[in-house]
Amino acid sequence: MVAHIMSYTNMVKICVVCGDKGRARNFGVFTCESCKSFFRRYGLKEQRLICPSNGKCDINVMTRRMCRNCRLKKCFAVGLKKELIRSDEENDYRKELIKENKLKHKLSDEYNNCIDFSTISDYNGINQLESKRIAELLNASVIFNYPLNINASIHRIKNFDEMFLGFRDLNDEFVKQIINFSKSLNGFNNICADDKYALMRYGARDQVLIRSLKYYIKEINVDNNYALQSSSTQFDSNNNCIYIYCKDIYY
Amino acid sequence: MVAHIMSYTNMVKICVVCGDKGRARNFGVFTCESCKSFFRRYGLKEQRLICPSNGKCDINVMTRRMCRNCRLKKCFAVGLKKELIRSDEENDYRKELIKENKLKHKLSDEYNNCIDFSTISDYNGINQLESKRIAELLNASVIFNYPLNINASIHRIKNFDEMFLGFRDLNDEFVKQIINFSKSLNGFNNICADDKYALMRYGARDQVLIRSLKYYIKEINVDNNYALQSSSTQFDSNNNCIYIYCKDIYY
DNA sequence: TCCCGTTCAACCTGTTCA
DNA sequence: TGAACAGGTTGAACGGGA
Ligand SMILES: [Zn+2]
Ligand SMILES: [Zn+2]
Ligand SMILES: [Zn+2]
Ligand SMILES: [Zn+2]
Repeated sequence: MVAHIMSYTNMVKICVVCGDKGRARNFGVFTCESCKSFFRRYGLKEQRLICPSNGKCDINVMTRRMCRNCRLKKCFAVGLKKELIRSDEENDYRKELIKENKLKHKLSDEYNNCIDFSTISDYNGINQLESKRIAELLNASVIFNYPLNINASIHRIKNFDEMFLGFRDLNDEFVKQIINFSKSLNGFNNICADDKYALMRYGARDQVLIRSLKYYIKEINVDNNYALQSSSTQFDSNNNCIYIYCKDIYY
Repeated sequence: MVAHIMSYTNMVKICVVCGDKGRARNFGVFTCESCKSFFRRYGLKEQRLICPSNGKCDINVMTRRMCRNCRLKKCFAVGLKKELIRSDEENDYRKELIKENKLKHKLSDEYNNCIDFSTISDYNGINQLESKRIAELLNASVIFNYPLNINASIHRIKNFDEMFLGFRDLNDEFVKQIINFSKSLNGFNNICADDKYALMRYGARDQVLIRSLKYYIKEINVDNNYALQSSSTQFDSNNNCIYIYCKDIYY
C-alpha cells in the first residue's frame, strides 16, 4: 500500500465548474482560466442564454463551451460571485492609475539617466557639442523620412531606450548600420559588453546617431547650415559620464 | 377569413434540420446553407462527437451550433446522404477539369481576337511592325521587373484582356501612364469610347505597349539590339482592322 | 503571491464566390 | 458542389495593483 503524499503547493487544483486544472481562486472559487474568462464575460449579462437541452446540460472540460446557459448556471451554483466582477467605471479608474504610475516611472528614469552637459569643458580646441545642437541636428533628419521625436533640452536628454524607439520605424538596413557603428565607435573596442551598454545608455547614443547620420548621408550636407565632419567620444568612468566632442560643426 | 395563397415559386422553403430558410436541396434534402456546410465538414468524420446532454439536444436555428453530435444525428435522420460528399480524389479531379476548361476557353478567345499581320502592307516607306518583333520587344521588358508573359507568333497576338493582366503587378504610376497614353494615341482623338475599346482590344494594345515602354524608358535603348524611335496607328473601319506601323526599329 | 482585466492567435461558423 | 472569406468566440499568457 502506498500512501498518497502531496505537498500543499504541488497539489493539483481542479476547476469546480468544469474539472479542468486550475491555478487560483477566481471570483471567490477555484476555477480554470477559461471559466474565469467565461464568468467575467457573462456573469453580468442580463440577456437570457439559450440551452439546447432545456437546462439539462452536463458541464465538463469537453462540453463547457457548448451551453452558456448551463455553464453560467453552474458557475453561480458553485459559488462564483458576480459582485467581484469589476464595473466599467472601476476598470476605467484602474487604467488611469496604471497610466499615471507609468509616467511617474518614466520621469524618474529620465532624471536618473540624464547627463548634465554644462559640466563638460572644452578639450583640445574641439568644440563641445551641446545637447541643444544635437537636438537641432536630429531635427534636421527629416530628410531621411523617419520620426525621431527627440525633445532634448540643454541639460537633459531623454534616456536611450526612448530614443531607440524612434528607430523602430526605420528600414532594416539603416538600423543594421547603426548597430555596426555602435560596435566600431571610438572607445568601444576595448571595453566589455556591459560597459558598451553603459556607453550607449549614458551618452554614446548621440555619437552613434551623429555618426550614423553622417555615414548614411555620405558626407552630404544636411542643409546649408550644417556640415558634419568628425567627432570623438570619451568615457569618464570616475564621473560615470560620457564626453562627446564634435569638430567642425557649422551652423 | 383570409385564404392563405402562395405561388409555388414564392414558397418559403425550410431547412429540415434546423428550420432556417433554405434555397435548395443539399446532399439529397432541403437544407439551409449552414447545415449544408456543417454536413460537408462532419458527415465523413469517423471521430465521435460529444453531446452535453447525452444525445437529447433539440436542434433549431439558435441551438444548431451548440451540439455537433445531435446536429449530425439529425442530418442523418432527415436523410442527408454522406455518399454525396465528394471525396478528396474527386475534388482533385474536378480541379484539374476546371483548369483544362479554362485553358480551352483561353485558346479559343485568343484565336477569335487575333489579327493577321500578314495582310498589312508597307506604307510610306515605314516598316511594318510584325507581331514577332513586338513579342521580342516585350520580352526585353524584364528590365522593368514585371512579368508580361507574352507568347505571340507572327500571325497571332493574345487578346488585350490577357495582356492587361500582366499590368496588374505594375506600380500605379506606370499603369496611369499607360492609360493616359491610350487616350492620346493617334487615331484615338476623334472616335467614341466604344471604338476606343475596340481599338484597344484588336490592335492598339501593341501600340500602347510600345509607346508606354518608350516613354517609360525615356528613349534609352532596351539593349544594344533595340532602338525604339516612333510609330503610328491607322484604324481601318471598313475592314474592322488596325494597322500598326513602326519606324526605325533595329534588331 | 494573489487575483483581477487585457490581449491576441487559433478556431469555428455561416455566407458568398466560382 | 467546394473554396474562400469575414466575423465572432474562446482560452492561454500576460500585466499590474494590492
Ligand atoms: Zn473550468
Ligand atoms: Zn444547457
Ligand atoms: Zn439548417
Ligand atoms: Zn446533443
